[in-house]
Amino acid sequence: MACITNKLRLAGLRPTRQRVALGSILFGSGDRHVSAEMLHAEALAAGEQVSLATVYNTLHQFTEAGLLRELAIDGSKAFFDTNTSNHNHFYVENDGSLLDIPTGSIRVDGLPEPPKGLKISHIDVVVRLVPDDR
Amino acid sequence: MACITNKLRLAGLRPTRQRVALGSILFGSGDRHVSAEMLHAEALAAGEQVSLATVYNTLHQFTEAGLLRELAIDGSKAFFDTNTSNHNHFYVENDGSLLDIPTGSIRVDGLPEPPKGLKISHIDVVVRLVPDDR
DNA sequence: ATGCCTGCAAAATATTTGCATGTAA
DNA sequence: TTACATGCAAATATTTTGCAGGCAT
Repeated sequence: MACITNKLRLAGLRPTRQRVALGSILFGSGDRHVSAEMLHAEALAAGEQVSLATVYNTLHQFTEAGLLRELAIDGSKAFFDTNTSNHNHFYVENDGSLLDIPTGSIRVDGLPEPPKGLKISHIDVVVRLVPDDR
Repeated sequence: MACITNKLRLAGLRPTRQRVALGSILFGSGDRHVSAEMLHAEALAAGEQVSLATVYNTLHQFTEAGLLRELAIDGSKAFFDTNTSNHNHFYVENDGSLLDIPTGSIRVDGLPEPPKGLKISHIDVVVRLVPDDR
C-alpha cells in the first residue's frame, strides 16, 4: 500500500484515496488488462466508493504518467494494460479475453520508412484468435 | 453503380437504396478508411438521406459479408477499411489519419503457438507515428 | 487564506436495439 | 398476401467536461 503511494508520488500524482484504491487494484497483483467498467466494478466490489468518471480520468492520468498503456483492441472499448513494457497480445475474439505475448518473442521485419517528418513511436501487434474447430 | 448492386447481391445483401448509396461512396474510389460518422457526413453531403444508425448497421453488415474490415485503432472509435486484403497501417497520432502499409512489406516472426483449441484468425499491426522533432 | 488540483454530476459522444414499415416472392 | 428483411427512433453504452469543493502551501 505504501508502495502504491510512493509509486504515485514518483509519477507526479497526488496519492488521493481514489487513486490509491484504484492503483492497489491495478498494480497489486501481476499484470492485468482492464477496461474502465471492469475496474469500476472491482473497486465497488472492494467497497471503495468511486464514480465511473473518476475511473476514466484516473486511467488516463496513469497512462500519461507512464504507469499504464492503453490498448486498442476492439473498436468500441478501451483497454488498459498494467504491463508497460514493449510486448504484444493475443485477443480471443469469442470471449474478449487478452493474453500477453512475452516481450521479444515477436519480431516485425520489412517496415517501410515512415513519411517525412514523422517517426515511429510504437508498434502494436494484436494476434486475433478464434476456436480451432477440429 | 450496377456493379455495386451486383457486389451487394453476391455478398447476400439486398441492394436497398441506402446500401447502394453507402456502397457507392465506400467502393467507388480506391481504398478508404472511414468512421461511421465520416461516412454519414459524406452521404448527407451527397444528398442521400440516411440515418446514422443505418450507417452503423450497414457498416457492420458489410463487415460480416466480408466487404469491409473493421480496424481497432483508437480506444473509442471504430474505423472501417475498404481494403480487406491482409495489410497493415500507419497511424498518425497527431491528426488521427491512417495510411496503408502495402501487403507483404511487413513480416512478423517468432509468434508463439496459440493456446490449445484456438487458431490465429488474423494479425493486426499498427505502426503509430509521431512528429519527428529534429 | 489562496490557488491549483480532484472527483463527480451532467453533458457529450458513440453504438445498439426494437419495432413499424417496406419489399421480394 | 405473406413472411422476412430493413431502416430509423429511441435506448443504451461509453467517454469527456465543467465546476464545486478539497488539499497543500
